[in-house]
Amino acid sequence: MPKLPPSSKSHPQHGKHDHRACIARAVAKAEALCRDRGVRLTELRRRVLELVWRAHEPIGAYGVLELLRAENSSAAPPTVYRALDFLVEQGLVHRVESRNAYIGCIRPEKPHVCQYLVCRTCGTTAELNDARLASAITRSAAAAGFEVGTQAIEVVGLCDQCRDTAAK
Amino acid sequence: MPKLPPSSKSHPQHGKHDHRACIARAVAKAEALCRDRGVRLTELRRRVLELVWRAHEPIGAYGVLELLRAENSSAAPPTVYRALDFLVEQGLVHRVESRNAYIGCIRPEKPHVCQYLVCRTCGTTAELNDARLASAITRSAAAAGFEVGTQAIEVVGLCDQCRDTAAK
DNA sequence: GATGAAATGTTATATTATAACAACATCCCC
DNA sequence: GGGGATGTTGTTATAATATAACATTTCATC
Repeated sequence: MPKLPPSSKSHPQHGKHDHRACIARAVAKAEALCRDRGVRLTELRRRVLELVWRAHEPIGAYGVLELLRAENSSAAPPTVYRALDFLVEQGLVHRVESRNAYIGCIRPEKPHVCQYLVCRTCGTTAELNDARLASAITRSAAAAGFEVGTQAIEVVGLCDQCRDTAAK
Repeated sequence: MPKLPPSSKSHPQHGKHDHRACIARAVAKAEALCRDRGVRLTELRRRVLELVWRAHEPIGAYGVLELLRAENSSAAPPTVYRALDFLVEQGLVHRVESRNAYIGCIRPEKPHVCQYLVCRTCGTTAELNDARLASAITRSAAAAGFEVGTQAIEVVGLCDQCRDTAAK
């Protein structure tokens, strides 16, 4: 498993955008969703969600822990893992298995399959929204007797930039 | 991440089949491929490949290590990881990221995308071969500037049997 | 047989994740 | 508001997964 290099560029696929607004929107959505569902978006959970969004590319549990500690709290690993587990359960965050990391979900309102392309060299993560891909997955899964909930698939490959570099 | 329970049923998707022949075939293919490619399928690597196939469902590196040690050798983790890395590089084995485990590839001859459905409850892994899914992935990836090599995607869900159990 | 490259052995340690239990908070019922 | 059930967080310890670093051996080739 390749190491995630220290994140130099953030959120490469989306170019410039108002990142603060982006985080705020995600948190607002989360608050509304949790209220509707009768689950508690506690202070800690909200903070962890913000930190994941702030990274804006896959961030590991221990990365979140570091950020938390920088802020103030004397959090320990279970604290972070529990918060992340909650966020994943609620579909607010996806776990990127191939990087042992987490990323905010841009569309947490209902169960769906998120699609990520992860560069095996630089860790850049692009989110796809290919309806045909989604339906192919659902169809295939159903045919095999599987039920897919809010889940993420990851395709590891080589991004544009790393391919160019490698080609030199 | 759910724990992989001790494997009670093996290879649930294929029912009965001649497992020994199945392993032998995989090893024979691997030998031919490695010869063609001018890479060395050493005794250790061949043995690890066999062990992965013998498990016939995702097996962790430390699981392989245990089997190796049971056989004879005083192998250490790096030994196993290196062998697995080699096998993954050659496309003979896929890493199932969501389980930190490895499974033999049934079609190592050329680069492709393997598709796995992994049950989040019991760890059962079904291999798909949906051409439409494969082409949707390739197309989507290309549109995003990604190049996909021999890679595996995983869709985590709930298998038939576990859904029935949960429904009770 | 000497040599360089590749593979493996060996020891130590890094990274990721969870178990187990204590303490505290919140909610609901009365 | 007390009191108990439930859920959340704190805390300590440890399990599970993975790799770094360097020594040694093996192998193909000359």
